[in-house]
Formats: sequence, structure tokens, C-alpha cells
Amino acid sequence: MLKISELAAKTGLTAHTIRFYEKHGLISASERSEAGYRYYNEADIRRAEFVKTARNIGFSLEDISQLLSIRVDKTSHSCQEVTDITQHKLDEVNAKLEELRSMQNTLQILLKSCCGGPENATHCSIMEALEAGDLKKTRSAA
Amino acid sequence: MLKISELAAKTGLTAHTIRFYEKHGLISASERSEAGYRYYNEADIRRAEFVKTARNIGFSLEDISQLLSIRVDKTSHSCQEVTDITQHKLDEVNAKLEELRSMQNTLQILLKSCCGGPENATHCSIMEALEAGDLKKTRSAA
DNA sequence: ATTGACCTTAGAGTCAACTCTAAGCTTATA
DNA sequence: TATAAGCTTAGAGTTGACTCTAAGGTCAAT
Ligand SMILES: [Zn+2]
Ligand SMILES: [Zn+2]
Ligand SMILES: [Zn+2]
Ligand SMILES: [Zn+2]
Repeated sequence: MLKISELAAKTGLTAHTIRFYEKHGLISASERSEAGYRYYNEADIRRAEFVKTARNIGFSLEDISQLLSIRVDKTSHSCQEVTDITQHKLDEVNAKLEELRSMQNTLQILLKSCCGGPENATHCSIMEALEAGDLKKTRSAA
Repeated sequence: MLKISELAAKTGLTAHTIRFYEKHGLISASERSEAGYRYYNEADIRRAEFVKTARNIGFSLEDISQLLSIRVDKTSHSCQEVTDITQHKLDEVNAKLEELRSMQNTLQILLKSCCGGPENATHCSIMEALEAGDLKKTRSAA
């Protein structure tokens, strides 16, 4: 049985974060001491590590929540449900990649066009490009 | 002289956003009617469009703020200052790209490993991989 | 018995960039 | 003149994932 700080040390999450995850239903301590201290057993630890792994991959807490409910009763969930979550995340990632590649491209073009030197910016081609506004839009949403 | 909704129509920003930008010092109306209505002249419009272009590229409002202060007095700023801002943004974008590519890679591997079928998830290799925790960390910061 | 480290809670604060609301003027059209 | 559309402000709310604080209780070691 681990105390919260021990679980924190083991998972690399902070105690704050563990309590935060508990508040959001991701993790819990199956036991409490008389004084109310959280105590985590083996199953709790495995669940916490599952959460940590999923978070590291980039799943949102909402995604992780869904994965956890599959996890607690695998027999009543299908592989398809799991791939749906994963595919949806991949779609998101791909969309962001698109956007970032477009930004990268624009920024590289801008940098190539500017001398980057110490003289004044009255002739700066980056400023001119921003002024002209003929740059393609790279940002769709925040 | 444009009213705020006209500037909004012209730039594709909303009137709300224009006021928000004003509050943050990015845009302003050089005139106000007696009743307090904002009126934008040609220079105001050009500035607003500059902001819009920079935002579309992906610059933060803080970046844009710096670009604008260069813009109002180009003779006392250098090309280097402009490239510094741009390069810094590119560095950020590259870092995020790295992270997303790593997420993409992990998700693709997961998806390849799972049958995605309608049978139950007791054997699901995605779930197993999350359980095993041997996936590389892709997320560094939010 | 007294440190000091650790634990508890509810709840507030952080970040960025909006987004929206309420309450009340103003202006244009019919 | 009346209705609607549009403008003003200060300020609150949104999103996601934390991050921190205050005020206090607990525990192991000296
Ligand atoms: Zn130059
Ligand atoms: Zn330049
Ligand atoms: Zn399967
Ligand atoms: Zn599967």
C-alpha cells in the first residue's frame, strides 16, 4: 500500500495531479486510513500507470476516461471501440500536423526572404509580407 | 471611415475580437463619434489587416504586439529583431511538430496492432500496450 | 514534547485567445 | 414614431489540464 507521495514518486505524477485525477474520476485509492490518508493497492497503482501511459501518448482526460471504462469490463466492450478512440485521436493529431506544417512552411519562407541583418527594418521583407497579407492562412482554430 | 462591424466584415475578425484586440493594445480606432462609436481610417484598417495576417500565420498576440512596435517605427528596429521573432516562432512550431509526429507514430503503431473488430476487448493489443506502459513518451508539455 | 515532513479539504488561480452577456444608448429605415 | 439593428461598457464565462494556497490534522523521529 502506497501513500500518495509514494504513488507520485512511482508514476512521475505529482500528488496534486493525482488528487486532480481522482476528482475527475480517473484514479482512486481503494483504502483510506482512519485519518483520511489515501492508500493505493496494486490494482490502484496499475490503473494510475495506465492513466500515465495514456496521458503520455497524448490522450485527453476524456479519452482516458473512456479507455478506463473499457478497461474495467473488457468483455462488454469491443476492439472497435478502442480503435475508434485511437483513430479519433490520430485524426486530431493529423489535423494539427497539417496546420503546423503549413505554419512551418510560411515561417521558413519568411526567414529565407529576410537578410536578418543589423540594419533598420524599413526594407524588411518579412514586414512587407505581413503588410501585403498575401500569405496563406495556416491557422484554422486555436 | 469604417464602423466596427464594417472593419469586422473587411478583416474577417468579429467585432468582439476587434474590441478584445484593442483592449490588448493591438488595434485602435483613431476616431470616435460623439456617441462613442469607433471609426477606423485607412491606417487603422491596414494595421488591423497586418494583425489578421500575423495571427493567421500563427503568431501569438504577444509576438504580434512586438511586430507592431517594430512596424510603427521601422527605422529604429533591425531586420534581426524581426527574424528573431520569426525564428523563435519557428522553433516553437518545430518543437510541436516533433511532439505530434511522435504521437502520430505511436497511434499508428497502436492502430496497426489492433484488429478493430466487433469482438470483445479482452485480447485487445491497444489495451495491452497501454497496460504494459512500454510506449515512449510523446508529450512534454501541454 | 516538539520539530518537520506529510497528509487532508475546498476552492481559487493560471494560461491564451477569445466569446458572450447585460443594460443601455444611437441610428437607419418604414 | 416605432421598431430593429447596431453600438457602448465592464465584466464574467469558456476550454483543458493542471497548479497552488490556506488552514489545519497526523505521524515518525529526536
Ligand atoms: Zn534586411
Ligand atoms: Zn528583414
Ligand atoms: Zn481485436
Ligand atoms: Zn484491439
